[in-house]
Amino acid sequence: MSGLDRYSLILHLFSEARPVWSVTEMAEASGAPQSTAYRTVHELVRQGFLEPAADARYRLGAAFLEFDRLIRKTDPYLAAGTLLLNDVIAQARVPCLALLARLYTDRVMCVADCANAGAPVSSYERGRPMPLTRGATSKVVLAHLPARRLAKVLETEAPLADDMTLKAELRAIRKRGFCISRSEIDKDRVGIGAPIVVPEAGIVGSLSLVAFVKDLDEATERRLVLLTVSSASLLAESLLTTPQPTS
Amino acid sequence: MSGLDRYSLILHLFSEARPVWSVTEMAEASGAPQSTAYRTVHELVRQGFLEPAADARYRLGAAFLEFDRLIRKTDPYLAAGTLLLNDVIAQARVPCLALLARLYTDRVMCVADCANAGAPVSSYERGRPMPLTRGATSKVVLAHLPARRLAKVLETEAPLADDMTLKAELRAIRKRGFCISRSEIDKDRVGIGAPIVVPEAGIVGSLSLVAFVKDLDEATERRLVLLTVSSASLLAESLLTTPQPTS
DNA sequence: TTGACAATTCTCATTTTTTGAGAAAAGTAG
DNA sequence: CTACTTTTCTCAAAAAATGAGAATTGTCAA
Repeated sequence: MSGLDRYSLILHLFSEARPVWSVTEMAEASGAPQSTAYRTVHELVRQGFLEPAADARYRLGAAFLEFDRLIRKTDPYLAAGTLLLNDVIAQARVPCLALLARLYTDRVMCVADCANAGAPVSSYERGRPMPLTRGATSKVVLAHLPARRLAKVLETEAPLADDMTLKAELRAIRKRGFCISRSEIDKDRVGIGAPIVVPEAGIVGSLSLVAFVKDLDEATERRLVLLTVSSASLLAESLLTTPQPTS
Repeated sequence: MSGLDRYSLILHLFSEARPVWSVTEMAEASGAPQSTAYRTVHELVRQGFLEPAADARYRLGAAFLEFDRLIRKTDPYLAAGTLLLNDVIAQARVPCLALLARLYTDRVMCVADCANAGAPVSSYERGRPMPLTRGATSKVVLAHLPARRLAKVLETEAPLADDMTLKAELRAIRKRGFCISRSEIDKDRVGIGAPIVVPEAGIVGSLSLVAFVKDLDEATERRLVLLTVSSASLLAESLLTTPQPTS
């Protein structure tokens, strides 16, 4: 094992199911001897990536809160997007969840979320990677990727059942300018996604709404599509005029 | 340079003032040659700690969002505390900001924040380290630290003007069970802090309110102190009864 | 206090990785 | 295609990680 991987391996042991680890457990799980594990953990603690918890165990440390805050504070996409999500759910006038997502190397990641009263409970929230090829949020992102980049992103995915179907679907989405998915991830939910593409800022992302099928008659759906699409392009434009140096 | 420090050094170049860096800039700033810098950045990108941005520059990556989410999801202190903060500001009935903080090794860090309408604008928010020896939030934490741990924490601080004064103050706070600070960090603000101490979970933290001096007559202040103290002990108790294995 | 007992750090010869200058390659814009 | 920038690659020398066990520190209960 070498370089960063050594540390990354340890950090990735921590999960929802198992958020605290003793050094002995980490040593076993990572296949390293105790003394090495102690040394590695010590370094991670010194840098704030791990933190001693009770009973000689460790949990993830404060460094992640700090870096996360830094991202929240410095990313114009996030700053503008977070404000926008509030407006969007206020104007939706049906129970729904608004998500801001973005392509990070090879995954579509949710970077902000906002819900109004009665919104569908969802596991999608800031910091969750989205399924790459399912749901409006992701598809609308894939649809607006240059061919070369798309191919690279899809490499990481398990070979697709029908690559051509997806390609055609993405072409259709690009043409229409938005994507609607029905019960594609969660049953009885509709996802409406619109692209946010700002090459100048190196950003390809999406803004999407998740609502209940039962709340959407045809007129409402049309209204929400319009809301989503116009909000997304509003955000894209505002990023163009934002004084960059930044992400 | 060795081990984690090499990576940590690069990551800590990223700041509010300068959130994107080219490899050449990182090389210069860290004193490493280009080829080394490229290698290091490559590793950080591979693990998601950095992310290519426009113009051959880099920004902080998605890994921080993911680990931050993991912490939010798995830390019972945070989970219970975040809910509680909502109740607290609702019951405050004056414009104010509620903060949940915790001692992380050698810093008091804000881990959750919640504001009601008209609340003081503050730079304190999730992910911000608090000044160690000023303000109710921090003092109330220090006051409830075992002597040995306190000494260790204060080591990192620049030598204090008057160590004895602080010690006496902390003794007084411990006796009273809460701390009020007036215009100690921001002018015309009052901070009210109450300790949250759960040795079984390895947690020493605080719950605090920040309000405007002008909004607080004597009765209101007494009410808010009571609210803060009782909410804090409620949280401490709920953590005792929570099924641990966790932080 | 004192004595278990567990957790953590230290030591050091050996093995493995990192380093860095320059060359080569890949990517981009004109 | 061409010039340019960015990025990766190469390899011998230098530096750091490794790991078994010893030494130390910390904890808790009598």
